[in-house]
Amino acid sequence: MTSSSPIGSDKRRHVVETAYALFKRGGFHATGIDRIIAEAEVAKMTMYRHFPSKDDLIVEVLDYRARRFDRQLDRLADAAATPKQKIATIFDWYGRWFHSTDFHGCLFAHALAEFGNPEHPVFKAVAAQKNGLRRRMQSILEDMMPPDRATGAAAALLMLIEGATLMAEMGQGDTAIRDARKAASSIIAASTP
Amino acid sequence: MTSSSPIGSDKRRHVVETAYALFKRGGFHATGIDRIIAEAEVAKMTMYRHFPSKDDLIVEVLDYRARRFDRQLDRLADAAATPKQKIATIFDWYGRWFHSTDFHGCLFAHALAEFGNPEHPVFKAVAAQKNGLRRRMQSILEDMMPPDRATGAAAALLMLIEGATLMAEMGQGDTAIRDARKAASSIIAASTP
DNA sequence: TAGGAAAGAGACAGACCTGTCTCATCACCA
DNA sequence: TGGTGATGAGACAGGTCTGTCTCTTTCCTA
Repeated sequence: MTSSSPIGSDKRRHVVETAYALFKRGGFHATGIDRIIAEAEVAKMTMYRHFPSKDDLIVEVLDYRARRFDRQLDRLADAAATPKQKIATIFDWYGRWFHSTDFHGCLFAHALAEFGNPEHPVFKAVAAQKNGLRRRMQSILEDMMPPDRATGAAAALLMLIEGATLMAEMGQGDTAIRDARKAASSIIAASTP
Repeated sequence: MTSSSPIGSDKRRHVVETAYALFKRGGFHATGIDRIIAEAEVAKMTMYRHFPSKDDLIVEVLDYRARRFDRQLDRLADAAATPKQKIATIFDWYGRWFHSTDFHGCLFAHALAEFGNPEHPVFKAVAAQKNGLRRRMQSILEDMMPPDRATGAAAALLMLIEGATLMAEMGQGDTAIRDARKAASSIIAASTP
């Protein structure tokens, strides 16, 4: 079996992580397979044995990133007491992310830009991640406001976050996260009975 | 001279418009020069005489799009009476855009995804467009609220709009523009004395 | 009507792309 | 110790990419 071999799994994971770093910096189409295997110090056939095509690798990279993101937000939410604090930890996460070295914007948004066809697996992976984040915020907001209001508020918060990420990509992350936080407060206040 | 010849100008504009349509659908790296000149029914040398490189063409396409966008918003703003109505016309424009056939998301956001280097001319063209829209909204908001509040509110509105555009790209344009509008009202209400 | 600029047509170079194939090597396990 | 599966290394095919070059044709204008 493939997944039972620890060496095989390590290689696979290493390729995914290397590809992630390269896609993040250079984009998907502009980053070639040759570049990825050179950086990962892996033979081309090793890569193609794990991933039948470049598109499969891209989807795997996105899934890998989405899982890591969810795990981090889960942990932050567990440490927060109130719904308001849980929402705040999400904005905290983004604020820290914007400051991190090697921040290059949202990989999912970039993937959407390069793979706009709704039938493409990459497109579906992006939609899944964004809807997941929206659902996460919606379920938190439902503890603070009526469900029908939570739906709209969660959508608004997601839009703010996505917009803030775009601003951060242009070097305006500090003011963006601050203004987004303030706006989120106004939106939540307006929906809280 | 180049610009004095009506035919020369027409060809140039035709290439830009064709490239715009193709970049919008297929992305920048994935759309080749050969494809553009075939679609525009123009000789390769004609294109390269007008645009020294593909990057130059991309910048020209972005500028062309930005100018058209500004012209349309100018006209809508002129027809609106109050600041609140002027802001509403911007959301109106986006709502209509989301419904338009051949909507493929924001070309500038896509360009940012593919050209993340801040020194690159494409990056600068994107930043110019986004800052232009932010300034436009800020100057409108300054007629409704103190200047320091208008700055943050304009940034928040821009983020909502960018986020809504992303959602529209994933087929959720209707609810996105509705929720964004509601959120914008809350933000403005919270900043209005 | 003659001169000159713009455009068409297509070959071409050189690089890069994805994906396939072969053969040698290594590690582990029965 | 022999077998088995994962990997390494790199050639290779077939296509596409950007950008250059040459030669011909068209069209406008002085």
